[in-house]
Amino acid sequence: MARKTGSHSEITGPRIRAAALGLFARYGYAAVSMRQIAAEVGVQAGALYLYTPDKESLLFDLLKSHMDDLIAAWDAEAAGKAPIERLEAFVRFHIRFNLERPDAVFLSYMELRNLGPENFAAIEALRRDYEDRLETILRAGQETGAISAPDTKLATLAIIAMLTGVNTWYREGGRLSRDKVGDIYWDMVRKAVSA
Amino acid sequence: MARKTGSHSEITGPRIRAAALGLFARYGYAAVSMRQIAAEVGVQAGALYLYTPDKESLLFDLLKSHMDDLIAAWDAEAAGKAPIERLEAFVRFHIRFNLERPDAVFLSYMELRNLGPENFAAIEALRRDYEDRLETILRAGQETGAISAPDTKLATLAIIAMLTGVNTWYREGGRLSRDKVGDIYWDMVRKAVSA
DNA sequence: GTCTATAATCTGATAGAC
DNA sequence: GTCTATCAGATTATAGAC
Repeated sequence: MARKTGSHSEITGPRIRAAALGLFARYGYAAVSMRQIAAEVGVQAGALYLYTPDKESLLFDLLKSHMDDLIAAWDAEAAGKAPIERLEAFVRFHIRFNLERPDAVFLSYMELRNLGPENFAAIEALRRDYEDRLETILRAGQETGAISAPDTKLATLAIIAMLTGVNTWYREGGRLSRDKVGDIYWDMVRKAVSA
Repeated sequence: MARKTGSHSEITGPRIRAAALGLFARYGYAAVSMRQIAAEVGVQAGALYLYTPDKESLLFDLLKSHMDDLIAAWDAEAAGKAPIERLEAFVRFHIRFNLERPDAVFLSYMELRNLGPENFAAIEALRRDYEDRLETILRAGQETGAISAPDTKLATLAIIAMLTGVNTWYREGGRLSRDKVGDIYWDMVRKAVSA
């Protein structure tokens, strides 16, 4: 039977991160107290410090994991694709991946300012890594003549901003399925950088 | 000569709003204390409550003013334009207007969750009003055949997300002038919804 | 209109019992 | 590994002097 106290290190750690992710996304990092996180997990505040040295490290772990997952998932997806197919794959991947983890995406855009300089730089570097993957696709397409963009760096940022924007309005069970949203955005992106 | 105390209601109010805008944008609404705002203005914390009933109202005033300014400025700009010119005008206007007030734009996207339900609904209604102005342009263009979008509502949201994204990377004195950024984004938007 | 002082509460983090 | 108790300081907002 369930014990009130005991050893749960393998499940408490993930539960703390899950609770922090949800609370930070809903109320904002600064507005959420360690006591609130502890209450959601069902432990006392002091117990959190067995799993994280401080509150900022908890935020950093969430943001770092998200960026690592994002890049690894895209690299796995791109590996099987011919270069010519990669732009469409990127559009559909980015929308799908982000819609599956709205809290983490929200945090990654909103709470960077709560990181210290080194942690901030680490996340920014990962974000640039991801952006570079899209820019590489656009440059390659421009060399074959399939793509025409007046500025590949700006096109990269414009496309990512446009795709990430889906998270601000998409609601499950709404007018459009995720696949249909992918179709519509792919149509707009394809035309935006067409030759 | 300057007095240490006295009557300054006409200048203290705007200075409080300006200080709050800058601090909220830099550190986040929840992370900024009324004492910090008061210190920046040069008054004591208690004096702030002569100008705002509470902290949330201060945030709401900033967001409401921004949305009112945005809509009024666009309506004034659109008034002199033929329908066929309005999409390009909108693209250039949105980029220019947002780059002129990055703090207010940042707040409008990041701190909505700190508003109570009624205040939140009021800002959301204004945001929809603004979006509707772009969607009206797209619909009109589609009727004349100048524009082709698979879904005008999604095209509206995609364009606004793409344009607002400029604020996240644009730096004064960088590689590109504001006008040049407007040129490049207009090229992409024009093609994205081209027939 | 601004000040000082204060109420009542919350904060992140630590120490030590079990 | 989790608990309780605690430190030292912060928080929003108000009361009343000037």
